[in-house]
Amino acid sequence: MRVMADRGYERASIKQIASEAGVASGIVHYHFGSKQKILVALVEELSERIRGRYEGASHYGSHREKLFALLDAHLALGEGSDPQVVAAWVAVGAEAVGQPEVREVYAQQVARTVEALRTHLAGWLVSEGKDPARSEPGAAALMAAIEGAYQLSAAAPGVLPSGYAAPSVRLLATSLVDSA
Amino acid sequence: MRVMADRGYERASIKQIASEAGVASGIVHYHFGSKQKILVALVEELSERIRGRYEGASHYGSHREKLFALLDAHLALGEGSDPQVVAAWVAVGAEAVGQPEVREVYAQQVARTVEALRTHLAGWLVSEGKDPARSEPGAAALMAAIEGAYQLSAAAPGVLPSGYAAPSVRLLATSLVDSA
Amino acid sequence: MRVMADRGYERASIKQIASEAGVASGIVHYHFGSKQKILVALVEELSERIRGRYEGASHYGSHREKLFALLDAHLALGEGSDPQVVAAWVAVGAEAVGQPEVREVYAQQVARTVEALRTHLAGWLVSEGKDPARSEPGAAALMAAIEGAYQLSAAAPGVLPSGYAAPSVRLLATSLVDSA
Amino acid sequence: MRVMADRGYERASIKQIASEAGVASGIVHYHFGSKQKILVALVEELSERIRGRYEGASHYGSHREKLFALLDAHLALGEGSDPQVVAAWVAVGAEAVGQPEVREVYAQQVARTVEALRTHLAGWLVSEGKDPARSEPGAAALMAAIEGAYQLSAAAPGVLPSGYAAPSVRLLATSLVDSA
DNA sequence: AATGAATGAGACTTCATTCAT
DNA sequence: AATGAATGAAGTCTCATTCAT
Repeated sequence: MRVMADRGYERASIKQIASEAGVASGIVHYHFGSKQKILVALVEELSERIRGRYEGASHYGSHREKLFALLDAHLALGEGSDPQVVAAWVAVGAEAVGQPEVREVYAQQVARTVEALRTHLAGWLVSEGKDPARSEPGAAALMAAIEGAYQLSAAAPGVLPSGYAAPSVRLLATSLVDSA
Repeated sequence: MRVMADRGYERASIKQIASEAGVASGIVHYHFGSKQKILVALVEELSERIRGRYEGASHYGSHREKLFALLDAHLALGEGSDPQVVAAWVAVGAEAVGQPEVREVYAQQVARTVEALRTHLAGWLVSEGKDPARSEPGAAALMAAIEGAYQLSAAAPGVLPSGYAAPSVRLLATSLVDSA
Repeated sequence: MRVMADRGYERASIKQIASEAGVASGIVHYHFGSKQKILVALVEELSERIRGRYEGASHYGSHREKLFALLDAHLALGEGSDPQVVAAWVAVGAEAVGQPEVREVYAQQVARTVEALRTHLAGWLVSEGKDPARSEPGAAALMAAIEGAYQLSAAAPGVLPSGYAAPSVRLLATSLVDSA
Repeated sequence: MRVMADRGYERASIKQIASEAGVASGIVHYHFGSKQKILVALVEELSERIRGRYEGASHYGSHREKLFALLDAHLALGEGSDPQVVAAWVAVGAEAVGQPEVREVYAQQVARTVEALRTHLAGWLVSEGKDPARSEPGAAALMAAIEGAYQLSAAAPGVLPSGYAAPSVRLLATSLVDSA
């Protein structure tokens, strides 16, 4: 993760990964089989971490609170956040474009997140006595905003003020519900 | 653009690019100087195209209409849209993470777009007699949603229904203004 | 033998050999010391097998019958024959070209066979009241025909009809004696 | 050819081949595409050379003389012969066992030679007023003897006296005709 | 006697870049 | 302006061998 976050997938060499891990290069192939499988393992590891952060904070509360916890799990730059996770996730997303094996696991994680967003958004709307119809396009838009925030923080740092991502996307969610 | 959209920056070889253009590989270096400069030229070309689509449709109308025109210029899957532009832009964004020269031009284009988004969002809010304070986080969120929609359409096709991007983001914009 | 027959010496990995034997890779080195020594042991094993087939069938009879038994031990595709022995022997012969240690044991087996061929051919000639002078070039030619039949059956299967080897070489031997 | 004759296919590295040719390693792939294609090109080159030697000496004469010319083209150690051609051909034959692409071109050359052997052997038999029935097994046996002579001269030098191959195989041919 | 993780050299291959023509 | 052969570094991957357990 460290090497791929720093240099991207293609420029991350097996030798660098091995040296970062303090082992010889051969053992990396011994355990992973190929460079691509390292990437797939990384997607799973990152998915796990994000899920871990979310589940650590969301077993209780209203749908609104759960939605915010989910957004924060992805975006908050506060405690527990790691810019290398973000950069690594962006590298994963870039490779998912061209590598079907990566795309599959990447898309799975995205689908899981969209579904969670939709559920909590719908629950929130209903709890406010509103029509949950927009939970679907809303969840799609929030998902895009999350991925885009990752992308921009890694590829255009400084254009958006750091720390803006979480509050901005919270604002989107709140607006979606309030204006329904 | 075609080769980089299909294969990403690193996997796009000069030879493929030359062959796609119907010339020999040597002449590519003669004109561009290095592979990286091809990428920089591509960012400029893509920025130009997006700007072209927007300007072709937005010289008149209210701030609301201009904002929608801007969003559609980026996202609409209708007439004039090109999935290869999207894939190429995603490839550019991925390289911007690790290559300062690319990051610079990429960030410029992002900054220009954010500024346009902010202007039209603020104008719309004011025209509705509302406080333009949220135009800044709102523009940031819309920018993120646009980039994220690109990313998801290229890297997780099928997870979000195709054609969702433009209406979803329009919904965000409308919500932002309505709930202000 | 199975792995080297299938893949040749260089492409046969210790791991494959171990896995075919149902053990872990380390133990192969523990017992053989090096990959080359596996090959040397294989030459000896194969020599043993051929000798075994010959000796199982040749303790009696005329020189003519003994010569035929020897040719059949090498070539007959009938009972007791094994195409993997043939392929393995061809792999051994290929490595003998470049590896002195292998060449030595390979050449020993060849020399033994040539000597047996010469003895029986000479005996046959004498028993027919003919000059044994041609037993030497004749044995050389028969030896070459045997090795060549191995080679062709492994490397150009289908070019010569299967089952041709033994009768063809018998024909050679008979011609050599008849025309003397 | 020189490198593969000396070290065999697997141990012949692209770098050695390039260095023997006085060029950098990259250009070898530029022209051949892969290591295997070098081998295929080598088979064709060797076939050409053998055919060249035969055709240079065989446009006239009786079937007997043509058969001898063909055998000499393969086996004679005299003028025009090259031990490296022999060693290279043995390396080719070894790889033909496991590589279908090589096997194909190798088998073609073998089939061509067998056919030529059969034709001349049959012609000779007929010209002597004899039954050409044995031309088929005879040609097979002569082909095997030729391949085997190559194999033995490369892998067990010294076991058969050098210079024996051609006379021995001529003796076989003569015996086949005389005893018919 | 046996395991299997670990090493590190070396293989093939790709490719940006150069340059004579 | 254009070609394409040539270079050489760097990459992924394989594998014989070693060794702690």
